[in-house]
Amino acid sequence: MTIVLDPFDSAPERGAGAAAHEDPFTAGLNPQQKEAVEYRGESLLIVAGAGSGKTSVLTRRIALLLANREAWPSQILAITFTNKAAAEMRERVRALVGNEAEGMWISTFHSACVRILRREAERFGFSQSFTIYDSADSRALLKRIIKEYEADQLGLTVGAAASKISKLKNELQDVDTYVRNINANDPQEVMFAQVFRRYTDELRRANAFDFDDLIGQTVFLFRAFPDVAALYQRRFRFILVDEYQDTNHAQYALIRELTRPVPVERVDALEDAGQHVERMRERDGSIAPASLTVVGDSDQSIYAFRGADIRNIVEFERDFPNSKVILLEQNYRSTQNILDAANAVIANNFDRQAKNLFTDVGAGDKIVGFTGYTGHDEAQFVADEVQRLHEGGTAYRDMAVFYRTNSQTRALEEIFIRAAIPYRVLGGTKFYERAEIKDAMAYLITIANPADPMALRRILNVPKRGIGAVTETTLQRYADEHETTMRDALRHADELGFGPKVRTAITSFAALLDEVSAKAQDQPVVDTLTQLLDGSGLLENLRKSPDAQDAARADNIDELVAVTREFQKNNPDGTLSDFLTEVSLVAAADELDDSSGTVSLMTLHTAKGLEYDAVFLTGVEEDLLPHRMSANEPGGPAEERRLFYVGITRAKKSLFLSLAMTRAQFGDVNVAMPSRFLQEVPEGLIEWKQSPGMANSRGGTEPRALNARRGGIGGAGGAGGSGGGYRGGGGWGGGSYDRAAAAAKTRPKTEWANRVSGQVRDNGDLELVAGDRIKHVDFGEGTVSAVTGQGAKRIAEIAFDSAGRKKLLIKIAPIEKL
DNA sequence: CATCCCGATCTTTTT
DNA sequence: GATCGGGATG
Repeated sequence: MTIVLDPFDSAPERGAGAAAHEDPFTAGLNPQQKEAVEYRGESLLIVAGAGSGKTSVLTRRIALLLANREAWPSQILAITFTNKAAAEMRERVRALVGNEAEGMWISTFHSACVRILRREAERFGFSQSFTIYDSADSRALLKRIIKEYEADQLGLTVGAAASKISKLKNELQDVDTYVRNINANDPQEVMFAQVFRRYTDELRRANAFDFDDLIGQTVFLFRAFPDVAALYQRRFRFILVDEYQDTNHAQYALIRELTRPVPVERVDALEDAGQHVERMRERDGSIAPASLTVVGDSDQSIYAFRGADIRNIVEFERDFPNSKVILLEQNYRSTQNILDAANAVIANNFDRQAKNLFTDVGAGDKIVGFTGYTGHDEAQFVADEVQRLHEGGTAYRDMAVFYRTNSQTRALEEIFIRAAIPYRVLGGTKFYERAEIKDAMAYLITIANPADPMALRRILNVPKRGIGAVTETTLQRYADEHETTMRDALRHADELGFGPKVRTAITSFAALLDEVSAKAQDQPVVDTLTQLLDGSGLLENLRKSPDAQDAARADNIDELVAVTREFQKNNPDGTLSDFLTEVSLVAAADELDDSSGTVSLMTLHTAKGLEYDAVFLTGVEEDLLPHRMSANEPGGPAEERRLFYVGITRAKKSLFLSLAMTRAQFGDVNVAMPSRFLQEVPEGLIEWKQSPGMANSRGGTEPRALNARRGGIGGAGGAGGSGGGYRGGGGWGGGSYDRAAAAAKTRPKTEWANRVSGQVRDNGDLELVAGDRIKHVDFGEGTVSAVTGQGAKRIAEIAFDSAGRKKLLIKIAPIEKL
């Protein structure tokens, strides 16, 4: 991650030897892809349908620029959506052109902006060791402010304030402009403005940026300091942006700033400052704008909630005149059946540019549909199919399970553990969100950025050293009165009239921080962390705690130590700030480890850009996909459909669509209806292993129609569940919906034949051998056919009398020996 | 100052 | 069903 700024003194010669290098970079490409690699001009939009080989096009385009000496590596800025995608792209370019790839900026928007801000922060009142506040930090800060102002009295919640501020920042609205335009008669608006201003001030005082600031403040920097902007405008000659459909206004503005020409007088100033510009000048003495390439697909725009503006891609041609548009429609990922389903679904979004994905690999298998009775039942189906595919030769790592909300992982995890299927959940509750890890990180942040009170407050009394709320307030007051930091206030503990116990505690805490701070710059991050852990007793306290959970927490901290050690190995010159930046900016998809042999579980959002042989799209229900919350939002349903589309198009060979009739949410069980999106998949493409109608009929309740909608039109349906002809049914009236919901709540669950519960039991050291008869809570009786594995991981393969063959983790499966 | 227990409030998606 | 805040107790 070393940043090499401008290692090259002059611009390379252009256009030399294009012919000699052409072949390896366009070999095997279709005509459109080839054109996308070779086109040269001010701006290029590549509309790349799902699976159309855009990553390949992008990497070859970069490689060709380098190989032809059209650009030095340092002149290339490529923006990807995740750090992992960035690493992958770098690797692929390296494979094509070797060490030439060194020195390119390939990173996410956020990482690129942090790099720029760390270099330039001092120009506008921040220090280069600034902290990055994640959403949780922002909310914690807002909470304090709202409490202090009693803003909740006016109905302002932390969540509302956080999202409003985020929205404003994504629109590049600064506080002053915002305040000028508010309605002074609306007390709520005035209060919000006050909170917004205070939040901004607090961030500045803490020498911190929040996520949105990283982009917004970089734009601000470029606009306020044209000489700084000129530096980067001159430097980056080729800018490439992936997933352009998910850029927000601030990101768009950033690209705009970077692709402005440098006027003559700025070029002169750059020259005076020792920058080499001579060969870059145009006839009139200016420097031409950088060449811009963006890649995107408006059908895959799924981040509107985060400010992504689909217009950025739709209006690209208007924004960047003289631009060229190239359409990539041939799909190299999925079978035609999967593509037909995807095309049919997305066609329901009006107001889009028509696009039709096609392939020449053939129809492939049908999509498999399944309706479970419960979320656990659905999970069991997924587990069974995973096991079946695995036995058929598909590696676990080539399978993925998608869902709309993170809470859906629970049922899946319970069943996967029981079935002894190796899996990994991406995103969700992340390692760095664990309390003990945040504590340890807060120690590091306090060292890196002494001005940050959030981090300091967090560790003030962790581990317990007798510094409570009262002491904290006193310290805070001292800091405010003396216009200094809380960290500095610690050093004046003896002036504040604390008791001897508290005073000693503060003094030795302050001494530890100061002592480690003094050497932190000249030692690896591991050492800094270890000194803090040892000095504070944080780790030791957890170790000697009788609570079993604390032992696990201590292990997590050990893992953090290992992470810092690994960081130092990969970045020998990495500073503490570099480490903290890296940690702040990890994305869910970055956690993917291709070498691990596990099934991947993730949200549909995280799935963007990935592909798997087999994909399970779960929870395809009304109010979940499309999500209930999206209904009121403008463009919400269309975006949910794109999400479904993204999910479908991740599948290479097998696609499974599943849903449940009831789903546990907020503690109790609710009736779930099949998603409207299911109707949009052409009938002939899905083969239902258990259709919504069948699932219903077995339970002996009323016919249940796929196109049923709450309060929808349509009379009573005719089709029973017998033949699986779910499509025959009409909709449920509003009345029958309520009746069914009530029925589902009162009816004993045992009526449902195939019900699978999430029940777990501790069987201790239950011994099983082949031939034993057992009884399972959900699957009934069966015979053990084999036992494999060791200790707590012993797995029994059981042939059930009616539920088929399954593998179960003996220790926790709800079974008993007969 | 710490700890424990109860009730309220949630959950969409994320850099 | 989990987390968080408030209030009472040690």
